Amino acid sequence: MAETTASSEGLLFLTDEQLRKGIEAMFFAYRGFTADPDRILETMDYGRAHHRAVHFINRSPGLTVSQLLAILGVTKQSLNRVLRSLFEDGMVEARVGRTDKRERRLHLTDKGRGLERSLSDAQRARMRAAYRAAGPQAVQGFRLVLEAMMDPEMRRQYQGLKESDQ
Amino acid sequence: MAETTASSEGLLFLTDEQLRKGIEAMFFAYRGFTADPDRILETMDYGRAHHRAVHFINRSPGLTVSQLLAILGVTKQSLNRVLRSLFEDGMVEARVGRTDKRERRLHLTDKGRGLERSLSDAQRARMRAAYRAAGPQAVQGFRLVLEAMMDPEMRRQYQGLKESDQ
DNA sequence: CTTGGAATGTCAACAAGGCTGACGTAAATT
DNA sequence: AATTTACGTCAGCCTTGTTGACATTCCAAG
Repeated sequence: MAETTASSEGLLFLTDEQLRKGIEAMFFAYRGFTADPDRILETMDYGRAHHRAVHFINRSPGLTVSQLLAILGVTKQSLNRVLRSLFEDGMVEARVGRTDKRERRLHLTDKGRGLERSLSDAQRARMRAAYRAAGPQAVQGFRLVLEAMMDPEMRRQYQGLKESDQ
Repeated sequence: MAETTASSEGLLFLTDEQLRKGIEAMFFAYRGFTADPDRILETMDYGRAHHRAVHFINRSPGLTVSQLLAILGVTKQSLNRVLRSLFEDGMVEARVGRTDKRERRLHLTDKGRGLERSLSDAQRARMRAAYRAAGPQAVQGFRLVLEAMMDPEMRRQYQGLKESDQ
């Protein structure tokens, strides 16, 4: 199972056609990936940007605005618009940093956790179905390829999250 | 290697934490996935929407506007804005359908093929590096999970392309 | 203690790229 | 002849991204 003749079949997975299929798979799969939460979001007045913010605040409670900025890779003006509406709706609250009072530590409220849960339930359901259909071996490969595809900075963010929250 | 005790470890890859990591991997990887072509596109006056159009026209030369519409999943008004600029810049040309003269069959010009190549070279380079780093076994898993994640309609599009062009 | 810089918010203006709705035209179909 | 299909287009709206400029608060270093 692990033994493929490296000489004959070894590089066939690197043909342009194989790569192209991978590119298209990413494109179509990402559409599915966002479809379920998108449907929920549009019933409220929210978009994907809100989802991302809520996701990462839930993931790392107490993170600062600039940390979130770095994760999301957008400008502060853009993020601020999103955060403002989340504050107004009572989804997120900002607590002044204890040591550094300039910082605003972001936390979900109960209501915000409710939103996060409904969004991530929907997204996880699809992910779970896909994982189950593909099997554990495939899932490992999936993660490996995705990690290799990230920019180094993003990979650090990704792996940082891995450690911080378990 | 293929033998895991299905009772004890068999479902550990379906925990919420594992699913969450998969979700974040998709998010961060997609950023990397689009980063290289995005850099090229912004030097011209193009965006991702142009890239997608050019990609699929190259992939299936002679496809009609409505076929492209179905693949991209956007409105005709939105696609038209993009196509118009590609026509004006001489990247894409539309040929009236032979059997059905209402159809406009889309083709890349030489110039358009040049653009497509530069974009897909950049994107494939990253994909190739990721594939190589992860190995053929992982690539197979990657593709399996992504396919399972697609909406059924999208999967049909994806697999339709698979056959049409080899 | 002052000063520079970091963390944050905010206002204004703009662009890409989605969307809906409405309307027009030519060609195919019934 | 009437209807449907494929496509284009005008107008207007929204989200989410961008730049630039400016204010505040506070930490840290000289």
